[in-house]
Amino acid sequence: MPAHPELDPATVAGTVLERNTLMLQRLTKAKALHDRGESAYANDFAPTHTAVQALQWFQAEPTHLAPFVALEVGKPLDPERLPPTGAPIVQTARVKMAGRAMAINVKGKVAFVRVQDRTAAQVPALRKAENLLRVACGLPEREADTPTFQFYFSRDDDPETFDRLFKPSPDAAWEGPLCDVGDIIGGEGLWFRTRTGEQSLWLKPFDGRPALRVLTKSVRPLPDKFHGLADKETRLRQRYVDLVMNPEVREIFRKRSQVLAGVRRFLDERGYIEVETPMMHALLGGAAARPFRTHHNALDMPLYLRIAPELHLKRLVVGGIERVYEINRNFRNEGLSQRHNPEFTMLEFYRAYATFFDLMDEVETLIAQLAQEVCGTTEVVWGSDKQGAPRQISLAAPFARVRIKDGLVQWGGIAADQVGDEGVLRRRAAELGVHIDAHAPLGKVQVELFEAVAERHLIQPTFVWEYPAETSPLARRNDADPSVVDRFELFVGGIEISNAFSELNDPQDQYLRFEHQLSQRAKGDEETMDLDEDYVRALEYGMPPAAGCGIGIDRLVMLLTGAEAIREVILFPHMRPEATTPEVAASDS
RNA sequence: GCCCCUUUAGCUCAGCUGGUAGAGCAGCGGACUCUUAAUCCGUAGGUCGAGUGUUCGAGCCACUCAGGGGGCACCA
Repeated sequence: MPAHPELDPATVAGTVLERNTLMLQRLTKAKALHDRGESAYANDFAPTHTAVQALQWFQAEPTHLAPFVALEVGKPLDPERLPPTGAPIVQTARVKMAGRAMAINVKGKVAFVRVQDRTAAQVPALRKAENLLRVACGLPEREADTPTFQFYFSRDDDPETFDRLFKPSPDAAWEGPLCDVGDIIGGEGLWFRTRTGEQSLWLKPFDGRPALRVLTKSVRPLPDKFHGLADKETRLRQRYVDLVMNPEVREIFRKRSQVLAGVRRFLDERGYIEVETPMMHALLGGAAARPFRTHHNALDMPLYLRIAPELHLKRLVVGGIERVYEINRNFRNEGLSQRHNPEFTMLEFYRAYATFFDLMDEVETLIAQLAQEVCGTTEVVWGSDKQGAPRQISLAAPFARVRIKDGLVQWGGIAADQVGDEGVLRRRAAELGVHIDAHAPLGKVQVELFEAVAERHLIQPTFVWEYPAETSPLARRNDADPSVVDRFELFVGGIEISNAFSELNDPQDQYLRFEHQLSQRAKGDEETMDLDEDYVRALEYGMPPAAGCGIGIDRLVMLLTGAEAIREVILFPHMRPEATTPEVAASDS
């Protein structure tokens, strides 16, 4: 066996890898395992069952609900080893289970180890389900919150392994307790239920194999098992620790995965094709936002990380992909908040021969269906009202539909015949302390005032529509009123989830609107689009009438998981770089 | 970019009006053959985010910087 590799403490001093006393102890234990010829990083153990599978087995048979003693299938009863409890004996099969040791409780010559595996997040629900059964059978309810499964290890069954892993022995260096909380362990044995009723794996040495093995030595101690990981910074910077300590966080990301799968299934079934368009753009377009800039060395040209995929997707509609979608990241160089991350995941889909009204129907169907799939209901709880009471949101279709102008009247205190009077709107904004840029055109004034007065009322899902043309350079004008465009935004819980419109496919109008953007930029607007001549050329070939929609996936996942901050639904949210030493921090400035 | 709060042992947190560092858990040693935040006894563990200043004396006061949180601005 090759020598156990060891880092020179001097090379890691002053870095995050610097060793404290606890880590040095564990590193010594890892070396002790190695010196015994057992790898501290073994990969030759294949578990046969998960915690959830184990609990399902216990639940399946009424005789497994009360304490019982295990006897291996096919083995004769050993009268010498009968349990003193008088508990019934059940024949069970050999099982191998593995996971992370989350608590070790050595009590004399028995040890209990709580193990957490990949199914941890589903374990409490299963325990609760069992409690219903127990009540029906007249048995007492059991604690259901723990996400772990228990290993039971009696010294009598394998004294050598027991002592090595759990018993101190001052004679030899680290022949003592080699197993720590945090280690990845694998155990083999029989399922049984302890005298106190806990579902457990009774560890046994089969065919000369040790009953329990340390598969991966954890040399860095986990947070306090009772208080857990409370520090928000560590939770987000070291998401791996967060996921270990908080299985419910894993559940959020399992649901996120379900949302993405559900969206794809929904669109695929309707004949949409998923595509991937460039993330690096030479021109800025598709949304109004400040970009991240980068540089291509070989071509010596500036590039932007995309702020939206819209213009590329509509080129594909021109090319005949009449139903098309993309789920991917957008990048916007803006502040961080509870609702904003610089990179976020956006679904955009485009459908030829459809209007924005058709997309309202499609979006409400999609969201209601996702809620049903992911939450099992369309009635979700998200955020809280002013009194702090949880807010009920119904995602059942159909959703409410409100015009911008109606909102100004209903919530803004504007008379119905004055919603087009810029002076009135600006005075009202000033009264409310809402800042609106002095150069903003009427349409922008209407939208800004609307958002200031109405958004907080849009708790239940609401499509807001009849947006003014000035703020929507890519949307189709309304046939009856050319001052507005056929566009909606969907608000839920007071935040914007979706933005959609009937697409502008008149190349002349599109060119003029791009030119208008350039004139706005000349006036100092920092969030204008570039004039994309190739996109206008594409429209000149003819884009079928179409409507397109964008949905913020992160925010949708927030709604469906109850998360109130976008960081909770992004595995690695953007943070400042970690300053490990004062020197590093100083050299950055 | 602005304002407020925050940073103490591996983790969670105390620390009074400025007087020289505390607890629980984890660790290490001991007892314990059905525990589940096990219990009991013993023991060890600290550059109080970094720096400067005030002071006889700073975890505590002042200033600067950094990280984190919240809010504002920005984000159609």
